Amino acid sequence: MRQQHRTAVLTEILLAGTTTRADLMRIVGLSSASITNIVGDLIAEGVVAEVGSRSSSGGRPVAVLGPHPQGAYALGADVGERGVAVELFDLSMRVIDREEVEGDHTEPVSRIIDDISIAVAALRERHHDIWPRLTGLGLALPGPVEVNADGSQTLHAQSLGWPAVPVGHFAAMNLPVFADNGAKAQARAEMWFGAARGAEHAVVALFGRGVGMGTIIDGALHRGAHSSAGEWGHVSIRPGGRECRCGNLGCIEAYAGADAILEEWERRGGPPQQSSGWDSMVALLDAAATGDNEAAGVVNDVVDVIGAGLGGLINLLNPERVVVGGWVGMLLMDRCQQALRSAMDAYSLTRPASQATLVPSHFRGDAIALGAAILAFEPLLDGSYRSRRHHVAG
Amino acid sequence: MRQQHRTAVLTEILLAGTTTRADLMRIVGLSSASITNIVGDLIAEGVVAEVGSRSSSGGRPVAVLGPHPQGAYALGADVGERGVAVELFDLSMRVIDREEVEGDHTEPVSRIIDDISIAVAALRERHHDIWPRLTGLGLALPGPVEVNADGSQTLHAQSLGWPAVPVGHFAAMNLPVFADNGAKAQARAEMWFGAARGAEHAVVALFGRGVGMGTIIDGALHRGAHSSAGEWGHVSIRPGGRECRCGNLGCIEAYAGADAILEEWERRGGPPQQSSGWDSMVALLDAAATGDNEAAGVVNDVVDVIGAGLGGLINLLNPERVVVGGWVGMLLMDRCQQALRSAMDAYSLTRPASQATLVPSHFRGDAIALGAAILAFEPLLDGSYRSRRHHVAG
DNA sequence: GGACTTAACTTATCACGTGAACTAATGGGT
DNA sequence: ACCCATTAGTTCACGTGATAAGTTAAGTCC
Repeated sequence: MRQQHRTAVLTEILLAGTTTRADLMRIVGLSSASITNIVGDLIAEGVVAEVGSRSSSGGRPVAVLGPHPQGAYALGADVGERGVAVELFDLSMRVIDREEVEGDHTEPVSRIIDDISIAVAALRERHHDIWPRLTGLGLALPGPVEVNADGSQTLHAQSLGWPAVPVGHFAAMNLPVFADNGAKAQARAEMWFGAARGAEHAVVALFGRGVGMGTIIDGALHRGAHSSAGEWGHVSIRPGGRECRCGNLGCIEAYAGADAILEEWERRGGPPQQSSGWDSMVALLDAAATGDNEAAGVVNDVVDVIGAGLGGLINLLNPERVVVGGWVGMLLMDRCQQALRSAMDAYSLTRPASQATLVPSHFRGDAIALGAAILAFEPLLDGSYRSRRHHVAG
Repeated sequence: MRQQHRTAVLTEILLAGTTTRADLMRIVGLSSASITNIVGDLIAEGVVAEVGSRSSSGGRPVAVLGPHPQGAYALGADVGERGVAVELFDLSMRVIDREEVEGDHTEPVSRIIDDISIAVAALRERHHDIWPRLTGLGLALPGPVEVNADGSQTLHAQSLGWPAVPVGHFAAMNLPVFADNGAKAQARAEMWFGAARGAEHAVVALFGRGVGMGTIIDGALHRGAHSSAGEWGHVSIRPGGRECRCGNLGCIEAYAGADAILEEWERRGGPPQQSSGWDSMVALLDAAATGDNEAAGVVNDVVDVIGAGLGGLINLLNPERVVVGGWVGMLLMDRCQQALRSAMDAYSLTRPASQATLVPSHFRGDAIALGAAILAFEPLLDGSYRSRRHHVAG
């Protein structure tokens, strides 16, 4: 019972960055006495600290509370199709250090697992002093992560041609491992510290090489029965249309994925792809903006598909916010936000459309590793990490 | 705090129909002592009763608990496009009486409000003895019911050409009024007593003249930011396709709504529509089954559209169950369940598809009035009805 | 510097869930 | 027929934890 309130208080402190006891009282809905007790516990545990004070128009100054940055650490790993990036975060969610291993998704999974181990080992070498305070390793994986009946997790990245991999195999250095889909990881980051902050109902749509989504429903990330909800990229938007790497026809990803967009441009007479997808995409958008009819046609089609997809989500889910991210998504929001908004509105009912705001991701690059780290911090919230430590110690 | 447990216990008793204290202990997760206390309270309130006993292999017999049918009553109103049906339910969810008023959705809203009042008045006339134990009137309305900032509700049935109507205007006879969309009402009925029972994640898709949906997420009906989530009928499935009564092109309803299906058959050379849509639809399915190429083509197209729609929902939501209802839906599940299943699988990823079962609605007719009545019973669960009564009495 | 304000802590109390002991109700063995 | 084993359900003393009210802390303002 106390657990619930502890979780609520600590969540609010981490979420807000800085708070006061009075604010917690108001937001969590407990009496000042209880807040005092719970905050006292959290300070004793070392995860919360008084980080300053503000005068209060004639009275005792307010003690400002915040997470104690050195109270706990977590690793967040962005396991992408192009390599592994592992970042070390402190409890204030700042990146302390970072280790990258270039790779390729055509490699066997065992190689990727090795890459993670190498990166984690390098970080441990440099930060052995804080290692005992690590809550775990969060993994953002490039495919649906299912929860099995026994509570274990399995990665099913079929579209990459990988076999089903038990997440336990990623376990590195005896750290507790927590895994989730990359899109859900970024959605979690947006929900805690990004553009979806404070929204009870939001959609986080990500456009990169692949197309993914995270849905926030009643303030929590939606998982579905076997936690593979959110495979939006493979929802059919043009039945019988282009073939997708998932094998079906007409998926959103087959129209709004980076490769699909650039291939379509080439097919319509655009230049051959440049060294990086980013450069090509910028070239496409520049060409469209400067009156190139072919380029404009490609971009319009993409905007139309994305508008139809997002419009459908608005009708289905009635979100108050739609966050668009991923590197392609960010470029589109930079250059064509108005067109996207119009397309989205055209494909949805007036009222739910008017209730949703369309915003870009809050993070310049992506926030996948951050989202993975948040996942690894979550055991801290309900005290299960602390009690496990006690158990081990006793 | 007690409220939560009271709610859990009473919900389980109503849901199960009959239970025992031992079962409640197991399911709700409280000690036998607490179950005794809470059940004692509920019996004292008159909403729960010991309805029998079972011998227990050499020991004191188990007392079987169930809802006390006469403990409370509620009205459920199905406000459809063709009239109003108000049903009176007791706490065991049996229909005690029923009153219908034929109508037409081209009538002004005020007329419909009058029809509800007339039906409710007729029922009160016949059941004045139980009137004081009515928890309220649940309204299932033919359009999205939004919750306003002040907690009041407004009906926005734009597609019927109705203006926005405050739900308060439907208030009849000084009864507390609770409103929801018709599709959500039926979804609620399926969730409590129908085909979605026990499912934590389910989709209830309804096909009649219109196409609607209710989504069950984490065991609760999903509402969205302004509670107009679930407008699945107006999700675009064929961008740029047929015009829908909502004004957009290519909506699911424009392909899978009863009128759309029958018009398409006529367009392709089918016979002119018969007296009732039901008869025409049966004729269409019969013709398709007996080798009529035009009819089979129409049916195949409908199955394809519905499969694409449901497949998308499976990818997005990862439900464990998909319930298909509504009169058209029931006919299709009778005649073409296999085809529907195949279409759905074709339009979704293998894993989430294999995790979802496809089942018809549990109710022969529709269960909209039942769902509306459940809505009106809900204040009983958290004790807010009881405390209101006390307040009024004191 | 005393009156006043506001924050945060302490204390007495109360609500509620729990385990353990106890009562209730029945079947079966002798 | 009687009593004990068995299972169901209740009562009770206790512990946890939230709370309101009262207290102490740390300032501002006149």
